[in-house]
Amino acid sequence: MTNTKITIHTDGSCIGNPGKGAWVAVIRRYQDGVEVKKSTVSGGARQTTNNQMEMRAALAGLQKIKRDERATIRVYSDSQLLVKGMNDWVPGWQRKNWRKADGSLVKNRELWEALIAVCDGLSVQWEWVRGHDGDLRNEEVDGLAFVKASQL
Amino acid sequence: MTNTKITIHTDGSCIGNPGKGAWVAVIRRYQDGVEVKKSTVSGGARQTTNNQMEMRAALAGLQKIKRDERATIRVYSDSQLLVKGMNDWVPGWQRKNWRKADGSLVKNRELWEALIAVCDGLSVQWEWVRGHDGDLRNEEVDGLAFVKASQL
RNA sequence: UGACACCGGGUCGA
DNA sequence: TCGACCCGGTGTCA
Repeated sequence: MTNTKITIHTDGSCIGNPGKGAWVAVIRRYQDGVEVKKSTVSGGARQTTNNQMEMRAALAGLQKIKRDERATIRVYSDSQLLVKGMNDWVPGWQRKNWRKADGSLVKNRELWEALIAVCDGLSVQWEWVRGHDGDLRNEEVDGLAFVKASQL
Repeated sequence: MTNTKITIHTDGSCIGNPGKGAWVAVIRRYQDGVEVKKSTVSGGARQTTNNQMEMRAALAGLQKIKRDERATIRVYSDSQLLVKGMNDWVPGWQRKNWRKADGSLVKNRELWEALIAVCDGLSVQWEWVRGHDGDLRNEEVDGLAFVKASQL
């Protein structure tokens, strides 16, 4: 009986905001505590926002997971918007037809709905990590995303 | 009829930041294009910041000007904080009760207010010069300030 | 009002 | 290469 865990470290970068942006997700698979696989996905857009890139990073990372994956998947992001959105706010938004307290519409609804959909059937936990605070996995994706955005 | 101009070259230095720091201002008076007087003021503090020293340099330089001086006074600094602060940002800060766009308070408010006060009644123009870029007057005060800070 | 993130500019240093 | 002191902005939410 092996114990499998999956981690996805994500980050987005956006030069200009709005401007040219990139996202990166690094997926790691651990078996009984040892890393047995690591893969990276990335992408970008000419005209986007920092928050869209943060969300796309997580979306793309989760899309790489097989649909019948049973292991727990931990997604790490420094975006409180993303983590609190998925952990705390989504139910309220769905209940109120994607309207915020002030009556205006939640932004990037398509991305939120795609994230909800891609989690279906998986065991996903969302974890916030403070940016630029010494977390090496976060620094890695942060650096990769910035370089990628610069090169667009 | 003589044409009088005054220039003040200022710089601050801070070893450690925060740490021990010094400031220097060199005041020159020109009559019909020829330098007729040059004076230097300086000072320091045991525990301060680079920006406080940049501001104190300008403050001390302007305090040496007689209150009824009619000539135009040009203050040269390599600190964009100081020059843009005085040229562009002060009106907005006063309007918003010394709060920045993000809601937090502007730092070193006492020094900003002292600078505003010392300019009252004088004709002061603030000029930014890029640091370490060959401007001899700037290099002079830069060197003096560093030596002075070292000796504190 | 608060929080997080994404950028830009300048200076001071180690 | 690294960090600290300072400012400007936008993207987003409670």
